[in-house]
Amino acid sequence: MLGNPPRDRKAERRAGTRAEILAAAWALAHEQGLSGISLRDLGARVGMRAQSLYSYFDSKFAIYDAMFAEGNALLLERTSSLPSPRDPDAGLRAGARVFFTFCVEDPARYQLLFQRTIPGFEPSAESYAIAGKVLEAATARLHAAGITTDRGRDLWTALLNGFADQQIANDPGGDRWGRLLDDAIDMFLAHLRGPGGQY
Amino acid sequence: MLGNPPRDRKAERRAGTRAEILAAAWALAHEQGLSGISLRDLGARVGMRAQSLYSYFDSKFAIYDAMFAEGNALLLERTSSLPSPRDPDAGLRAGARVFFTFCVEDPARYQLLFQRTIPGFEPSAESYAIAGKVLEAATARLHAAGITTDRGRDLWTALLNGFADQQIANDPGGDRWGRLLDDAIDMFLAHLRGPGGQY
DNA sequence: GTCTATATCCAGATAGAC
DNA sequence: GTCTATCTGGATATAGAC
Repeated sequence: MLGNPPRDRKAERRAGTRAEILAAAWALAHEQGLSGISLRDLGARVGMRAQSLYSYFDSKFAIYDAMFAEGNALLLERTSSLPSPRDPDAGLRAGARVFFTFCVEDPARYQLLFQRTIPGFEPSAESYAIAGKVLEAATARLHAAGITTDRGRDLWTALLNGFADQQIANDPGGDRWGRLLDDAIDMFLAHLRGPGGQY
Repeated sequence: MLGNPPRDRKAERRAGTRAEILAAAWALAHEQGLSGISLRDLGARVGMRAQSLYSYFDSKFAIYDAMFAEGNALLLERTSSLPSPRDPDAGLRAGARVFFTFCVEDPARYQLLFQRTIPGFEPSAESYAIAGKVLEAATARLHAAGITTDRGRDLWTALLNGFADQQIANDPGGDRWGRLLDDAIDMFLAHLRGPGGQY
């Protein structure tokens, strides 16, 4: 087949190594905490000296930034691959459950994406854009369920965030808040559709 | 007046210096972030070399621990000095507002007390006991309002925590979630007292 | 692309003189 | 109780040989 795009083996190998470095960085974050990642250790994981990592990433923050983008891309993929059910409430519930599970299954990732406690680190505009799409998707599910105000969205995010936070902080590995989530969504929906609503 | 307890001037001065060090540590936390505190800088703030701080605290973590205790003690003081109103719902609301304000007014403190992202740091049992009393007081206010189940308490803490978290992360210095708090409490109370309740 | 070597700087903590 | 001096170890990052 003439006309096949030529494969750039060099670029492929480079991308592969970058992915390998990121995977090792996640593993380190799980074991030592997010701020416990050192370039020494990270290099050792992939069989390099710390200095050689600079061939793949410009700085340590660039690695955090790639992790931030990767995490958000995964969340976006999970939420957008959800089926669109007839019942918009069911869609809302499914999205909430996906988000909650995503947060709880990896506290280090949760810290990087949502708590942002690394001094000096700010995600790049490109990475941040992915996070924006995640929020867009959530807003769309809220709209489908008839919740269109800023107040409604802010209440929703506070609720979900609070659940994830408490589960991670006070019952890691457990289900103490997870099993209350559906009930909390009932509460939320009833309130927003109830009388005297300001929504 | 015979029988006055003798003042221990040495101990007083020591306690004063400890307090001064803690105040400087808070100031540094505000400026550089919680994990940005270094003993060098901290010593410089109080006119000492870093090494001299070891006369007052056993380690850097001991300083964090004292800050943790101090923060919780302040929160406990604020919540227990609230008047006990006739209306238990009003008490609940007042407690929530105090908590929310406390969190939002000092993000570094919020991080130390509630997010616990400093690698390796665990509060001592004594410090942790103060935090326990804060939770006890909140539980008592919930009981007074007729909410006695674990589920109710867990839903309450998730809600409050989520509000504080969102306010700090997404609208620092603003009031975007603060002005929704009362409405959220309405939602919470209506749900817990509503029909088909599991509480 | 990876290495050695190095620069630069910082951290927390200890010993011992005064 | 504070100091000087020092220990030990860590960090991120750069230069240049191969």
